[in-house]
This record gives sequence, C-alpha cells and structure tokens, in this order.
Amino acid sequence: MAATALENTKETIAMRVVDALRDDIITMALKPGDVISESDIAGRYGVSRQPVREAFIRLAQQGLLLIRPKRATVVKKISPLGVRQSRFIRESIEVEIIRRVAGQPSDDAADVLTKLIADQEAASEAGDSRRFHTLDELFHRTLARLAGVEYAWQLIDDHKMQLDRVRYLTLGVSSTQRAIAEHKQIVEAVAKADAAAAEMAMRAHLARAELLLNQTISDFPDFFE
Amino acid sequence: MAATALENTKETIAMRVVDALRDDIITMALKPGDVISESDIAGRYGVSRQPVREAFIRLAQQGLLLIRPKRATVVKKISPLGVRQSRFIRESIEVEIIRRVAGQPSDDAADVLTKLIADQEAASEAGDSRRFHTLDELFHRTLARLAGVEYAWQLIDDHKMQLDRVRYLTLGVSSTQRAIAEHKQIVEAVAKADAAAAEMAMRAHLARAELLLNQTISDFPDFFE
DNA sequence: AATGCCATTCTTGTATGGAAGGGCGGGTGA
DNA sequence: TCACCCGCCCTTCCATACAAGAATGGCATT
Repeated sequence: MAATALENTKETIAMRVVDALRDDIITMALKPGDVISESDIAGRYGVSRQPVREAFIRLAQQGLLLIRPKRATVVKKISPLGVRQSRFIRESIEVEIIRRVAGQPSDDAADVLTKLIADQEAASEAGDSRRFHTLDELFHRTLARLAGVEYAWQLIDDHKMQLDRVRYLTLGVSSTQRAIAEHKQIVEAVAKADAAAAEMAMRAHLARAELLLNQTISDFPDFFE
Repeated sequence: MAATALENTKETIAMRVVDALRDDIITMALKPGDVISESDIAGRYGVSRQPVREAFIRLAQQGLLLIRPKRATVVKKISPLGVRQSRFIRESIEVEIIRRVAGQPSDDAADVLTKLIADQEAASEAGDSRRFHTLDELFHRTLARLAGVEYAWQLIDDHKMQLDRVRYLTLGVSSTQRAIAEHKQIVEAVAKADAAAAEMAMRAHLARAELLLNQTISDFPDFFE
C-alpha cells in the first residue's frame, strides 16, 4: 500500500507522481510483484489517470515497473542477473575512475576524501545509517568528479535503483565500520598515487555487494525473479 | 521533415511512433534543434496526439528530445561533453570485457571473432558501409557475450544513440580498413591470452571516435551545443 | 461431477476537448 | 524612432469518454 503524499512542489502532477511512486518502490512500500493500475493510483492521489499513466511510462523505462499491454502493471521483481550486471558496469567504471584519480594526483584530492571519511565515522558512531548511506554515495560521486566524469556517476545512479531496493531490505545489517576501513585503503592508495593498489582496494570494496545480494535473495525470495 | 512511415507492426501506435521518430532523429531526417509539436507529428502520421505524447516522453528519457513545459519540444542538440563521457563509459566497460575475454580464453572465442572479421572484410570490399557498421557492432556485442555480460552491451547501446547521430553525419568517411586492422590486433591478443595487449589495442580502437567527433563538430557546428 | 463456453469486469490504449502558461508581434504611447 | 504593454496564438498539460484485449467466474451442457 503506497502512502507517500504528493506534498512536494514539482512543476507538473506527473512529475510528483513519478517521485512519489519511485520513493514507494525503493522503500518497499510497494513490493516487487505488487499489482497496481492507473485508476488505482489515480484515485489514491486524487488525480486523473493521464498523469499517472505518464508516470508509469517513465518508471517502466527506469526498470521499476512492467507495463503489460491490456493487462495489469506490476512492480518489477528484482532480477539477480540484472543486479549482478549492474554491478559489473559499476565496477568497470569505478575502476577506471580510481585509476585516473590515482594517476593524476592532485594535492587536495586526498584532503577532500579524508574529510568525507571523517564525516562517515561521525555518522557511523551516531548510528545514523541513512546519513551514512548518503555520505557513502557522496564519496563515490566525489571520486567521479575528481576524475572529471561526474556525468558517469549519473549513469551509475540510474542503475543503482535496483541495488537500492536490495539495500533497503538490509538497512542496519551492513557493517559501516568495514566500509569505512575500505574507504581509507582507497584514499591511502590515491595519496601514494599507486593506481594498482587503488584499483585492488576498489574492487574489494565493491565485491561486498555480491555477498549482500546473496544474503538478501535467501531472506526475501519472493522479491526476486 | 520526418519521412519514416508507420508501416512496421508493433503492438501499439505509441511504440510505432517511437520507432519512427527515433529513426528519423538518428538518420538526421529530424535535425538537432528542430522544433516539433505533438499535433504536428500526430497530423503527419494520422494519429491522435496521445500516443505521440507518450512517444515524446520515452524519447526525452533517452536523451533525444527536450520537452520544455508549456513550450515547444525540440530535437536535442548533441552535447560534446555528453558524447565524450558516453565514450568514457563505453571504454571502461569494453576494457573490462576484453580483459575478461583474454583472461579466460576459450578455444572457439578466437574462431568466432576471426569469422566476424572475415565478414567485415567482405562488406568492406563490397563498399557496403551500412552492413559494415552492423558487423562492427556485432563484433563488440560478441565480445560482451563471451565475457558473460551481454546485458552490459544493452547499456552501451542506449548511450550509443548520441554517437550514432555523429556517425551518420560521417557515413563513408570512416576508414573501414583501419577498423578491421584494429579488430585483428584485438583478436590476436585474445588468442595469445595477453590481457594487457588486448586492453591497449581496445583503447586505441575506441580512441578514434574522439577524432571523428572533433571533425564532425567543426563540420556541423549547428548540431552541437 | 467435470468441462467447456460465454459474459462480465477488469486492465491498458486511444481520441478529443478544454485549461494554463509562455512567446511573439502589433499597436500605442512617449 | 524607440520602448513598453497587451492580446493572440502556440505549446504542453490534464481530464474524461470510449474502444479493445485479457482474465475470471458462473452457467450450461455432457
């Protein structure tokens, strides 16, 4: 049952519906496999079918919904294969990024990253896992910016939604301490301009997502294909 | 002026309009900067505005159109920055792919690739540049399949549309001979299971796109941002 | 009792009418 | 002559009505 209200003030109704539905899907208020219909959502939000329909189209292109012509629309189940290949894409790009950053070392790069890690430690000690997640994301996006390809992160972001659904199912489970230690290893390699070490550290860091995925599949088999 | 007819037989009108418009955009029948409207296209194809509107939404999400609320919709100009970063993404992924393929050499991998190159030579000698382009794409997709990440190619495909517009402007210019020689170098390295050499050959192969882009920008400045 | 058919009732797909907002040109005033 | 303002026209956006396919349940028939 979706609950997110349409209180934000985007330009069009369709955009508000997109945001509300995406939030409901990522936070599992709408579960993989749930069947929804245009008139259903329209009635729930007090709007007509038209903007809801357009929102469905957008979310379907983002891989969150499956529109079956003349049949009901369902919240897409999470595809383990898709998640793994998204991870492959992410690893490919992030490895290339970290090589670049370690290859052309700038003075303040390590400083900026070190400061971000300090914030992460603060969030971790405060037990604020939502904030930690945000900072973790910022850490990786900052690397992309330092490599001069922030645009590439937007791509990762698009494909990260699937993994975000997995992550939401395991909030609190992930060990923030370990992630922070791995971030430190990456920054150390960058500071020493050791591209090979940086690459290895990054691969190890991203490899943990695989474990998370396998754990989640066995915990919530109904949410996966 | 769009010309592609709606003769293909997809499920819905909206999908046919999507295909027709995308084809018109990639082949430059609709040029970057052209202004179009829902009723314009609807009248041209003899359908109502509704499916056209949905097609616009889909194409806008793919980065081919720019819908400006309450104002006209325009065919997006090509962003040199976007093309370069798409190339970065592609290089990151293809390098990772070629490493994998060279790393776990299978007997028939080199055979399959060699056969594809033979086809390319045939197409090149016949002067059939469209077919050569298709085979070139197949060569890269085959590499992805051999690495077990064919899904990743779909992603490259999505982002390749921008570059395809550039490529269409330079049909016949690109030297197929040189591309074939580079393909051969890649396959040789794969056959010898030399991952480093394969990576270098792939980077050199993809680097040529940069030259193509710069050439095209100076030839058709109006089509770029 | 079991099976096959048909109607009802969902769903999404399409068409069309009006509403709201932005751009542009003509007209008016200085 | 130049600048500003107002009205017209264009656009996308939203609402609603209708069409058509698909599934499901009941009913009739065997």
